[in-house]
Amino acid sequence: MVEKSSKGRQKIEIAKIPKKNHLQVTFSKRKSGLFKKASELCTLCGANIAILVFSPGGKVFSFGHPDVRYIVHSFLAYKPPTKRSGLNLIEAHDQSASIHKLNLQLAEVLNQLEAEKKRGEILGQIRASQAQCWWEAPIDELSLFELQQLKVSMEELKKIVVSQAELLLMEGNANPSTFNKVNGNPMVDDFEFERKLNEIHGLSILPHVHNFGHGIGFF
Amino acid sequence: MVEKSSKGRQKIEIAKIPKKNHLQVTFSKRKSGLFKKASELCTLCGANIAILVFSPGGKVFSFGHPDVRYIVHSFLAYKPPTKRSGLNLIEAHDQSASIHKLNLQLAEVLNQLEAEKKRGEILGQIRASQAQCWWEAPIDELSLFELQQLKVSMEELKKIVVSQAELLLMEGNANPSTFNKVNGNPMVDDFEFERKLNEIHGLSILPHVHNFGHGIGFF
DNA sequence: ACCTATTCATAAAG
DNA sequence: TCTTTATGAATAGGT
Repeated sequence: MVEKSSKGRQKIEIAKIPKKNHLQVTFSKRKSGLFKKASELCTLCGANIAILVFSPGGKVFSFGHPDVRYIVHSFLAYKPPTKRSGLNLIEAHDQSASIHKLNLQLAEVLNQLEAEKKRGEILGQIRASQAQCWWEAPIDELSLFELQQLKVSMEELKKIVVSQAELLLMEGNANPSTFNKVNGNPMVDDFEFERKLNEIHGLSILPHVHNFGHGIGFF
Repeated sequence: MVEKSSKGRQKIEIAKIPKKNHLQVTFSKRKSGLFKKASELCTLCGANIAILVFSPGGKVFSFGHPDVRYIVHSFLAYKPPTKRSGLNLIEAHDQSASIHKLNLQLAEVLNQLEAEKKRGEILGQIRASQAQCWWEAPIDELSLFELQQLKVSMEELKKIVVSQAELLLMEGNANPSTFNKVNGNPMVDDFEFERKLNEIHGLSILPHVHNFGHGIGFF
């Protein structure tokens, strides 16, 4: 009696795959499958789809039909088909007003943060003196620490946003440059492009990125 | 003899479905399948995925883990580590120091957030996320869980602000022809700006977008 | 929405 | 990574 050459597909639990090499294989296979499904959906139904994937290793993959950037920008620009008041349309072209709104919102959030800090201090006083390393701190102190970090960050960001907005308002935006031009390197992997390359070269070009633990390079 | 109750699944060609009602059914089914596949990939491999779908009828659907906006903004903020010419480097440099610091902080916070989430699961989810308007909640009732929620919300807001700062920079520097016209359709950047502000200010994300979220419900 | 026959996707092994 | 194989999963067509 001959042994089966394979056990075939086995049922798996949908939970994080522990073995790293196994995970890598599964990720690759399923990513391909996902993109294929998306591609079929586009063709069958005339839908427009973009898929953005950040791999656990921090690489970025994308699928887009007809084009990733087009879909993403359409998504960002998407307006629900409800009527819009004239006021909002007017405000859309007034960046100072927009920045002002942002400031108000930011102030509101920061006020809440202040309140939280006071409360967090009360919670933290229970064992505050023990904390030396924030990553080992108990959860309440950790949250407080991070809130403080976030407050600082957001204050810095506020300055950046405001100053940049002011600069833009003063200078206008009539200064075209090649800032976004990619020097032969795609901004991200595109499924079709990658697939074509695979057919031709049996290679896939992967973008080199910094790994921040979560693996996402922000700028 | 009894007739078969069904012909079962039939092979179909991957080409545009002519019958409109049939197309609608297929679109719905396959969209669900696609989102499920994406969800599984996220869970199995720890990937972060966003899917944006424009239906043939013009509706927008989205999937995102941990959150659509997070993925999209990360994608927009992502820059390939290609060397750019001196001009572009100089233009970007005045922001790079503070942005870099913020990136490091954000990465740390994200890592800690993951750890906390796991820890929180172990400790048990005391309450379900009922928070819809966290900033209006009385401070007295805020517990550790809400503190975490607030932190998450702050983090998300910060990310939006970061992306917005980046967009402002890009709007000032980018060649307009790169993004302002796609497939002959003009795209107005002011709309994006306004929409982002709506996200922050109104704190209701894509009010009319059908969202298949898989992550934390912000705000 | 549910059902079922069938195709498709993919886990495991080489 | 690519291929094979056996099986689990998705889904086309019908109700």
